[in-house]
Amino acid sequence: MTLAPRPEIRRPLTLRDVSEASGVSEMTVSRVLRSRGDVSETTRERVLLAARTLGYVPNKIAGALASQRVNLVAVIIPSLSNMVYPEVMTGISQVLEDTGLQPVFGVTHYLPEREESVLYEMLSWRPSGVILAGLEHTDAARQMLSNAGIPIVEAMDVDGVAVDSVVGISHRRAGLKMAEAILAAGYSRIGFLGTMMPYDHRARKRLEGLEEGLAQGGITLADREFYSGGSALLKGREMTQAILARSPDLDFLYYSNDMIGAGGLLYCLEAGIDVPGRVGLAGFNGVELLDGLPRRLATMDACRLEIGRTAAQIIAGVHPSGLIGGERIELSPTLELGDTIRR
Amino acid sequence: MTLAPRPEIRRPLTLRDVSEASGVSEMTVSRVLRSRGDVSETTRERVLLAARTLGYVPNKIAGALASQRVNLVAVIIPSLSNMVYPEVMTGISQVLEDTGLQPVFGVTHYLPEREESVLYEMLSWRPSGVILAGLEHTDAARQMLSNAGIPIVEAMDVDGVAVDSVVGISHRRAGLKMAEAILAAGYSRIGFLGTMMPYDHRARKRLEGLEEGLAQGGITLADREFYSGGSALLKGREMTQAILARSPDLDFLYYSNDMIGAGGLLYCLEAGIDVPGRVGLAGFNGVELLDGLPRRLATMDACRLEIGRTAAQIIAGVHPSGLIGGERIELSPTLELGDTIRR
DNA sequence: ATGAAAGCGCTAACAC
DNA sequence: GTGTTAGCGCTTTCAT
Repeated sequence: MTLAPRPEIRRPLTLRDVSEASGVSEMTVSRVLRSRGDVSETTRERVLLAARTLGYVPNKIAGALASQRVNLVAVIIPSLSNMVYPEVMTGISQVLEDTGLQPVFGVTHYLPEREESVLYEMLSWRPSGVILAGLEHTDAARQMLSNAGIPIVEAMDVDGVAVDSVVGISHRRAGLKMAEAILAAGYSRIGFLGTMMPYDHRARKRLEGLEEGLAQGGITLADREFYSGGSALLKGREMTQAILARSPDLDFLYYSNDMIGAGGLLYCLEAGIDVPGRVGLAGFNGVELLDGLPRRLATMDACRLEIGRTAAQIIAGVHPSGLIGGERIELSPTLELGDTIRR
Repeated sequence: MTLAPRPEIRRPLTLRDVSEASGVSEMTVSRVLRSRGDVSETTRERVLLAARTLGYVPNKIAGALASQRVNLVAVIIPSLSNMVYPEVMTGISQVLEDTGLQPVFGVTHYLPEREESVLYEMLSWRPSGVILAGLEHTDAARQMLSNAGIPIVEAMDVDGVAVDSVVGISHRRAGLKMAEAILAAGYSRIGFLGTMMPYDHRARKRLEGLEEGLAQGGITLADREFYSGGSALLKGREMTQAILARSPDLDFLYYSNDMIGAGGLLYCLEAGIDVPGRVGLAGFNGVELLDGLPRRLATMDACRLEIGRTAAQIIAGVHPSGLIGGERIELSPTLELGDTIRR
């Protein structure tokens, strides 16, 4: 460890500094730096030169307070390790890039109270809009959202009541659709494998949809297995081994996400289990990872990128629908049978 | 699509509203809400009640301007899809949580100009510190960093000159160490597989370290293969097939990350190639995913969580070293031979 | 323990 | 095309 001198703490530069250095009024300097209003080319160049040589960085805090405008969009997601949310974030970033708005991300770790506090923290910066995952929030959070006076988009899930706008898929219907595909392929002893997270409402709704769909075929779920923490791929292997040991007559396994599904697939292949003849498999999300697996896991695309893009369009007020609030946009996930469901 | 009425846009509440509702001066209300200074229990409760019933959310913009203090830490990372950075972010969040500081994340997509603009944007919010990845920046970015007058931590890599503090591993040394392990295991025809990204300096340094280490054993790299975009797992398969077709005599493949390494491993296993007898494999990062693979890929832990935690400690001024700036902390990645290097 | 006044650095609105 | 004035909603400082 070296003891290099810490950079000297100078007073940060202000508009006034640029104004004095360039001999132009603060107001005109401000106009140049925001490219707003008419400024002669001469003054403009003088100002920019001064700003650049001084190394001036505008103070958005003061600017935001004065203009009552903040170019920030609060984006609140459950987790970063899920692979699902980074893609939603990418969609949001893509659209906002062209609008002068900037996303700011907060993570809740699937905890409602944490969502509430992150939301509070973010609202206190007076963002131009909020995008958050799901429709389930604490009462206080819901109240903050309704009172915020800015566009709110609840993303990912449409099964429930929205505060303002909502963009997503119906996870219930996704589960139902999967049940139909499973039954159509002739499977009848179905097991479900998922996360233990009580607040993963979307996984829960998929399970409910699945059971509803199976019930329509006169079938009930034969077994289920849950996990928490650790490497999802490894957990997928372990859970699959466990559930098959416990219920050897299962002929289909529905996983709450592709990662554990991939683990299950690898396990079955190694154990010499005939997939999809003896056992069928399906996951959920349509993650890119599946492309590299020995066999294509059946899955359902969660429309992550599209959801992110649409949410951002609504916040930015550039959604093709032209509507400005209270939108409900339901996307349709496509079922990909892959190589793990009998045809 | 329904046409629900958008929530009415009211003037956001201010301290004055709480003051009037509670009959307490703005100043005292402010003190209560920040729990600063002495306030009688009676007034305190009256204020809190009023604030809660109104649903008041403080305006941090005004607060920050007045107090000249912002509890934000700018965190600038290259990518979200890399799996590496989310873990660094987690480490940062863990530590900052206890300090009243809040991370704000920006993504550069490995583009220096984008890093510069994200940095500019973030500095204009006057954060309390900056954490960014790597030591390579544009001149303008470097100047902004030195002029910012706040603690700066460059994370991930220590091979170079830092602006202020630096926390990370030596990727050059990591490559070197891997070369030694490869040679010690008796491999001699080595191939490198990596990303095409010109700005992935850490992968580049690992490659340089590898070549240096091989040179010490009198060996030069036999072949190399690069990719960009797409599913890393799939690319790993494809590249492995391609490089082995082109250079069938290769007996070791060093991958610039675990994801493509995992793809390579899956390919070799399916192709019936004896690993690690006929061909040895190694990746880099020590990602959790490897735990679920059929065989344990050799890798090197990049100390991601620890790097994040340490960086945050420096920014928060709570690092055990007690130093306040200009720190240089080099962590030592551990080599895990797994099952893909001969012993 | 509480309040009054000043001002943080910028921009809206208006003059010139 | 450019300058002046008056705040934005808080917190600092100083009185009481």
